[in-house]
Amino acid sequence: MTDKPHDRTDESLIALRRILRATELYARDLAQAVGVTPAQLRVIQIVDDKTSATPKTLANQMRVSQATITTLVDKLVARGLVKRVSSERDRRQINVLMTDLGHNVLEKAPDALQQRYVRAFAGLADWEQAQLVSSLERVADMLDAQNIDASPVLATGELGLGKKL
Amino acid sequence: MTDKPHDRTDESLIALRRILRATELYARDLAQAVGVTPAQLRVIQIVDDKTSATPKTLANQMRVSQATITTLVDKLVARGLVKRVSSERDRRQINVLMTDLGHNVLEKAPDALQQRYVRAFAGLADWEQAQLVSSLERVADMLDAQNIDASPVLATGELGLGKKL
DNA sequence: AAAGGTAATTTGCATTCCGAATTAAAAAAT
DNA sequence: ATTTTTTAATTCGGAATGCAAATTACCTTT
Repeated sequence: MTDKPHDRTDESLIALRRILRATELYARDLAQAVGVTPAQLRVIQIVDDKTSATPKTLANQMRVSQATITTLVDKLVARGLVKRVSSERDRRQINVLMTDLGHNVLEKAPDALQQRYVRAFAGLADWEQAQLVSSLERVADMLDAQNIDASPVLATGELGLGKKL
Repeated sequence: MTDKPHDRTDESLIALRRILRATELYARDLAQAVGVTPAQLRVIQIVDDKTSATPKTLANQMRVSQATITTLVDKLVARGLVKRVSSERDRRQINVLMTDLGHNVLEKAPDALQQRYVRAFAGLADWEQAQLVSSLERVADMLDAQNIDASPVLATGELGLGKKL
């Protein structure tokens, strides 16, 4: 630590990786608490957030293939957490909806990140919060910048196009 | 969006998730470029970083079981990227080392996060860098805080204890 | 020397993921 | 109107990740 200057770039990367790892671990714990796998949890979080989603949409948001979504939804259906309803307008489409059971399960286990993070964040002074947000957004912009094509959907939602460059 | 204040907590969470997602995608692309899977890439990154690592250490760092490490190392050995050398001091232990081929492969594809991030970071003003580091570290601390047991090793290394709470 | 602990592996199994082929339905083209 | 093309979802086969439990080999304690 004294021989190597350990510059700011390194420090920021280390912090970033700490964030990534912590988040990953939380996601795992949470999924386990809910009784589903992390991938399955992502599915029901998205479905719940949008009240309904097609496999196509889910595949885009999660950046996995439709085939993968099919198997994930299969499992969730088997567990009674979601149900499939075919669309009226376009009978090729299937809408995935939460069941009552699914809702209950999700409500008991709110978003891991939120849960832990929110409390700490709320305890910060106003100017600290502002600084944090601006820094995080700057980092996010920096990372996004170079792969516009791969930034279609995130967190809270909003479906992108998945355009190839 | 107007009815809900969309407070700073939300904004920071969204930015965080953007960071997480971007990173995940980079890791995937990078691994593919190197010709290994993401999990395999993590292994050789750690091994390369420390010049040698036991399966036990790897399991702790990656937070997976030793059994999983065994299969990952098997694949990497099969591809000629790493080799196993049993320890002299304790013959139960095995040291995983990079091969020359492994080094070459890794050198051609430096860390994804670095690659993209470093350039942008370097372009920031000094005070911006400082602020960013401090903000990131604060976030990391906030996330780590509540699960001390699960923050043994991160990014650049340093092995923790994995103590159960 | 016996008992207990530790490091790595093997075995068997579930999950996630994909590409390619398939089925069904809608849209476009002729 | 009918053929062709595209799109949505699924099925199939296969690879990778991951674990728990059992196993083997080797320390460490007693």
